[in-house]
Amino acid sequence: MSLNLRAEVLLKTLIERYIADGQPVGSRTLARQAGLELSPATVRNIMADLEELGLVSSPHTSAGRVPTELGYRVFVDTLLKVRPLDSSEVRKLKGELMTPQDTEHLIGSASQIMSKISKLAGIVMVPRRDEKAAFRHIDFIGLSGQRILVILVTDDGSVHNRIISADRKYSSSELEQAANYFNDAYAGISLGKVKRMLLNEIQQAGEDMQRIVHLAVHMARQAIDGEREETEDLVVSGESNLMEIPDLGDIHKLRKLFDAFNTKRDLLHLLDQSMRAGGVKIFIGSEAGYEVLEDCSVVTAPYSADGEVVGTLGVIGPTRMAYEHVIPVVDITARLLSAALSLQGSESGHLETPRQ
Amino acid sequence: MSLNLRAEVLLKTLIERYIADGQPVGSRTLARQAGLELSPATVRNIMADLEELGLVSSPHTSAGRVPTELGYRVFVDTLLKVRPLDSSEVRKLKGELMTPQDTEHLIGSASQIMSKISKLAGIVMVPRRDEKAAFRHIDFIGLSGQRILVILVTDDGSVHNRIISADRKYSSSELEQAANYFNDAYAGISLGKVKRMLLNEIQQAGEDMQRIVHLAVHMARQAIDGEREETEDLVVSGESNLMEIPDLGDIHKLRKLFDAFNTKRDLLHLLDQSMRAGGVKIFIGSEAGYEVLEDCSVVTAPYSADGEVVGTLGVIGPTRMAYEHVIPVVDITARLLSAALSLQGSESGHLETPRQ
DNA sequence: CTTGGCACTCTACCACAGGGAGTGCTAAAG
DNA sequence: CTTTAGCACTCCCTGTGGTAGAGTGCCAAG
Repeated sequence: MSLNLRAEVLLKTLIERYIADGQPVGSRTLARQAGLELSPATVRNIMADLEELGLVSSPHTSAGRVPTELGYRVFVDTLLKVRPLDSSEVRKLKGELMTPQDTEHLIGSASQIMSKISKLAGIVMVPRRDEKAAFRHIDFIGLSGQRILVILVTDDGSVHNRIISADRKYSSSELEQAANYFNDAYAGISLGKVKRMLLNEIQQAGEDMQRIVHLAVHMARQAIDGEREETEDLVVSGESNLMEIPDLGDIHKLRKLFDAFNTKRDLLHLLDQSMRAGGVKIFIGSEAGYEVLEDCSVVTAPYSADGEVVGTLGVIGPTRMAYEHVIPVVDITARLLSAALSLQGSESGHLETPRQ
Repeated sequence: MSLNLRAEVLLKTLIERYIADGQPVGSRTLARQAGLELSPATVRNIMADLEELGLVSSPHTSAGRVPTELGYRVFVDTLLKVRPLDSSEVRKLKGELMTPQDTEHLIGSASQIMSKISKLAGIVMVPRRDEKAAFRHIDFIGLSGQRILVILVTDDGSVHNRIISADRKYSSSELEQAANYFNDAYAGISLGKVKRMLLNEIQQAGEDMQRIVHLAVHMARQAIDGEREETEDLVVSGESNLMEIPDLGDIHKLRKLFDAFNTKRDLLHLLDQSMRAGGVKIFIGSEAGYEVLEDCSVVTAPYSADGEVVGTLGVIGPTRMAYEHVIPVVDITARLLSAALSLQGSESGHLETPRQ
């Protein structure tokens, strides 16, 4: 697919124009707008070529042209110049994300600020550091019956709690001993390693290990195993912004989209994909492979903590979105969030200086 | 406002009919439907009376009549017979709410199950038992710098955590001692009381109390004080159901409603109002006093834990909702949630047998 | 007080025409 | 060979008028 310069310029201005006001663009307008000294007729010829290439299409015979998904694709890949963010917006972002707060609030803020600036929906996957985060502290607290509340604290200051059922009722001193054993034995070791160590310990020692150790090991295992699911989560904000967008007018489709926000599964899967690739990634319309995202684009970027990618965030909006604005917002938010998360870890003095 | 029997029957069937299919109902239909042996002409006369009383109105000269808010009001207050729930639905409710789970999941389930059964939006206020719940356990965990993670466990098994800043860095043994002191001194006392005791302790002892105690008291105070805000929360589910409802067709109004779901403030305030009154309460349209709830009705009921009202839950839908179905759903959900919450407490053996 | 009859009103639907926007094609000009 | 002007054509959008249907209000008779 080789386009000469002229065709590129025209495609670019067509898409910019269409993004700006959502109307099919005609040859007359385009000829005036593009800055090239061309007559509408010439433009029409070129448009016919672009249409043949599948980059634009016309809704009906006598409307102008609108970009196709493919058109958007080459636009964002080769034509688009992202404009740097307003300094006022950068300030807003920094103000929101650089104030110290715990991880949970941090990702909430990131999601909100993206949606506020882009006037679209912001999504942030909660960090997946299960395996990486170091074990810090565990607590067993007896509840009613045989239920035991397990509180697990990892080194990044996040707290996970989970109720498990024991085989019998334990006294609080038993529980305390168990916790002490565990805290002494495993402090500072990554959860992944702890998990493997626990498995070993269970297999090797069998039934004859010391009572308390036995208890501790089993309860901790349940708690750590349970973590995975809870971590698979997603924070969405500004969904309602999407209701104002005429492109997504069909209320039924919109409803399906909102359901997807609640179900989260598909979106998580999508975000997962873009975790591997570094930098901003863009899914346009059906490219994402999910029917609900028809007419939608998703701009994502991975973010990291301590140099390790732990999640992705992004913005969801109509295919006809202001990419040149949304892209830097997502990009910078990812960087700032990475910095904020790394800060949390590094300050505690057991890690190298933060990157980025 | 005295209506004779005939007028009542007509109003009732009119509203039922209107709720069923959303069309203004005319005199002909009404005369046939009502079961009274009346001609359309007579019905028209009566409708004129009802219109004068402000119970019904017609959208235009030659449409049938629709109920006004006032009409709905007398309908739910005096005309409506709630029909008992389907046993299959009761089973579903019980299945969802009677499986043991922690408070957070419980209220999530309650909200979801209400929205699923009513096909509307379910809302549940998180329980406000700050002051009532008994203190169970506290933990101080040092994070980076001078930040300390405080984990607070109350007797109902809920865990609250909060990061506070200390005046200097403390060693983990100092923190442990502080926690031990606190756990020993305050176990089993209600948070409200603990808070008052802490205030006292700070005032009386001044600077000369023991270092560790001083530390513990100050940190705990910050943590407990912070609780209030976090507790002011609301779980909404099934919002997207409302998008399918033609009555709320105006996408702008719908958007405002969704924003209200996210802001939560107004809704919380509304739920707060109905906390006092026992039993199911219904707000119709503008009665609630919030513009966003125009064309909406809210059916609420308070729920309790251990015989004490701790929150409210309910369903939000269009004014034209199937009240006779929604009301029992809300009612029963409130009862079941109360039972489930009380169960949690009572099992732990330090409370009397549960009511209800 | 109830009822049938009747004129009236208003909406929703359809068909239709005219204006506007934009295209594709063709033929002439560069 | 590319660009341009001209022109016929297509399609949407809007406004208009006409009609059928539903339902009302009123009146006079039962």
